[in-house]
Amino acid sequence: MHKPTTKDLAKAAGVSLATVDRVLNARAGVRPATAERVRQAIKEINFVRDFSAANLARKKDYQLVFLLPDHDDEFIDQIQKQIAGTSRVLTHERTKVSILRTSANDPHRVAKEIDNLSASQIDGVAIMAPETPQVRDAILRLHARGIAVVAFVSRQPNAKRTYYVGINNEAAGRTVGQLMARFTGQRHGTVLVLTETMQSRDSQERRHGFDAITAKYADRLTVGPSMETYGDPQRAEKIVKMALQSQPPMVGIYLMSHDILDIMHVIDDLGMAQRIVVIGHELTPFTRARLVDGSMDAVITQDVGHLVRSAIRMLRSKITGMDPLDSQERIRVEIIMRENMPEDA
Amino acid sequence: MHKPTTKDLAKAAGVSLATVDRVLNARAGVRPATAERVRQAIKEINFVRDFSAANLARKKDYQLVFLLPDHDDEFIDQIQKQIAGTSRVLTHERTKVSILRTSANDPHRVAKEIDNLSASQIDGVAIMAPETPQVRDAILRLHARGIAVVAFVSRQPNAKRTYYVGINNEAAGRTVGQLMARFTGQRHGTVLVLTETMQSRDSQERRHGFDAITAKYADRLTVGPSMETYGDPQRAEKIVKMALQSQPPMVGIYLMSHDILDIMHVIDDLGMAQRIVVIGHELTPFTRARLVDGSMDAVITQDVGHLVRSAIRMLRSKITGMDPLDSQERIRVEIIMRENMPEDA
DNA sequence: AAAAAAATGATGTACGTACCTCAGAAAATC
DNA sequence: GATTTTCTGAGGTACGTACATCATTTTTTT
Repeated sequence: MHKPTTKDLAKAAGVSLATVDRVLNARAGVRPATAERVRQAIKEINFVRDFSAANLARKKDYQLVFLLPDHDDEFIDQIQKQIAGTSRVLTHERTKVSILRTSANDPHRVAKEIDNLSASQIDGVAIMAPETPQVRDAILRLHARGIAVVAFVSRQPNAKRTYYVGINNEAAGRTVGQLMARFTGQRHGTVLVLTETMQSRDSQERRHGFDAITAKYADRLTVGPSMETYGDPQRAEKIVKMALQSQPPMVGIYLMSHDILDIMHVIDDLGMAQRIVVIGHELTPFTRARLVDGSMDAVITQDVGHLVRSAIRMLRSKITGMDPLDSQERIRVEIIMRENMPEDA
Repeated sequence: MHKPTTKDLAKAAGVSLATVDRVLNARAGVRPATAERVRQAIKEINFVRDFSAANLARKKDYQLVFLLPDHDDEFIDQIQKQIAGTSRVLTHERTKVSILRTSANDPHRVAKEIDNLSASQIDGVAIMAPETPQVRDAILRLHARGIAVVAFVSRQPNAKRTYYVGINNEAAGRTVGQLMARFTGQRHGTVLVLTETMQSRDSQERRHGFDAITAKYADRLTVGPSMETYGDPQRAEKIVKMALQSQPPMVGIYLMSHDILDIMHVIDDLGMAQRIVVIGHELTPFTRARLVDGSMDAVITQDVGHLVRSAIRMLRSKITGMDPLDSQERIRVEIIMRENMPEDA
């Protein structure tokens, strides 16, 4: 009636504990037929390895690494804080997490950094980096070395078998599109889409989703092309100022990447008076303040804490070979307005 | 450099392992001064008990119970499914969860059921029941017996020291209010608020939040009193039909409790043609279908999986005395539209 | 059939903690 | 100061698994 142990398993399979151990830990020296018998017995008695006991015996700590861009913004900041906050709990689970920053825009450096990782005693890596051939190959090398990898926040669709922890960006774009259409009421006008760069796949996916919805409202909403700031505040300012004078008048702005929020001050002067609907991404201290004062109307976000924990869980389950509770790992596209803003920092 | 163990702790405190054990497990027979020295050492060397090892040694399973109303609806159904789904993972964590259904509307029966629990070998209970004096007292009796308790989905603000796992219902109401105002564009008209009963604190809180926002739009939105269905479909139908003929015309409906969704068919006939904005609570197969076909515009929900896991984590941490990672336990007020609907069932 | 090789069993130690018993030390009581 | 009581220490076993060693059995090769 109790939970079956290795002993029960040995008895059920008609072998010794040593053999059970050999099969469970994929050690050499066991005939295929015998191994099969054990595997059969595992199913029959519904044996599940006690991982806490296993880890205890192994006296091993899992070494995980988050590879983050060295570009500093509030979102990355939140991720770092969450990782730090989570590590307290992880002590109980024999997991150590460290953070590595690297230049986001230099694929070769990122790839090199990843290669360095495989040299050290690392068990798993969460990589947040734009998708490039260099990065993709480096990830595949990690796989080859048996190091667990997940793509973090940025998808890596071309690196096969690399699980993605993050939101569905197309759905996020669709959601913004729908909110934009709804929040502008029945008004007619143009919508400005602003992003740091359209190079990234994330931006493209968001834009794609956004267009799919706004197209249905083409009779009253004119959506312009994605304007790129390239991280240049002056350029950004110029774009916004020009757009504010468009005809028909501007009714909405979609800030598609989280790292361009600093242009908000340009909008402030005119925007609030004109009731321009402003929607952006990621809930940060900055966007929180904007939601509260009404200069932004909604924020589409992903729960950073959940993001971090999910990445860690996925890595751990890849390492231990245990399959995760996938319903817990789905990252939701969250809509945050002033009214449903979570309380904490 | 490694994680300190009880042995290290003993050395640091200048006592034996046995004494350390006595202090850690609150066993009798240790002088206050000595105990204090140990506690001091715990802080100094930053000792944290290895709970997996501890649980292993204890060879104990935590017995948890969810007390749910026996009223059958999709929301309760989802909760049950999540509990079942979670239990697989819990096996690894020495936790067993069972479900107990009880009449929701009979406070005495609920209280009696709770009292029965304290008799059996139960370590923690998550209670979903309307707040009544009987239930409150029964909860306090659980506390007295050292059984961990959390209020689940329904708050129990008068049962002291009872942690609440669920959303902030006032914030939920505010969110609906804001969405209602936004989604109705600049249109003028009445808004119908429909609920099963206003008896429950949840309904009152939601209504309160809803009014706080819609009051700002009083120039164009006329919000009627909360209409109660008392679970009677015919009564519900009559209410809705009457409301649909109101002057000024109806522009929105707020379905305030999740258990009244069956009246949607009444709205269907007229609602969609009149572009009535319909907002309700809880994402279920039913509301999913409504969001997809457009007969509902938004759903305010709480992640049921998260709800269940959070309740379990809170109970476990109360039992073991370990404090939880509270940022993980905050239940968000989620806005779901067709565009950001999570994929799974 | 004998020898070599491969597979399996038996047994022990370890991980970090819980829990038990018994002996000895320290404190409180008389 | 002697006695009782209360603390403390020393040591062991257990939990479920990992990992190592060595003896023994079974299979394969010659």
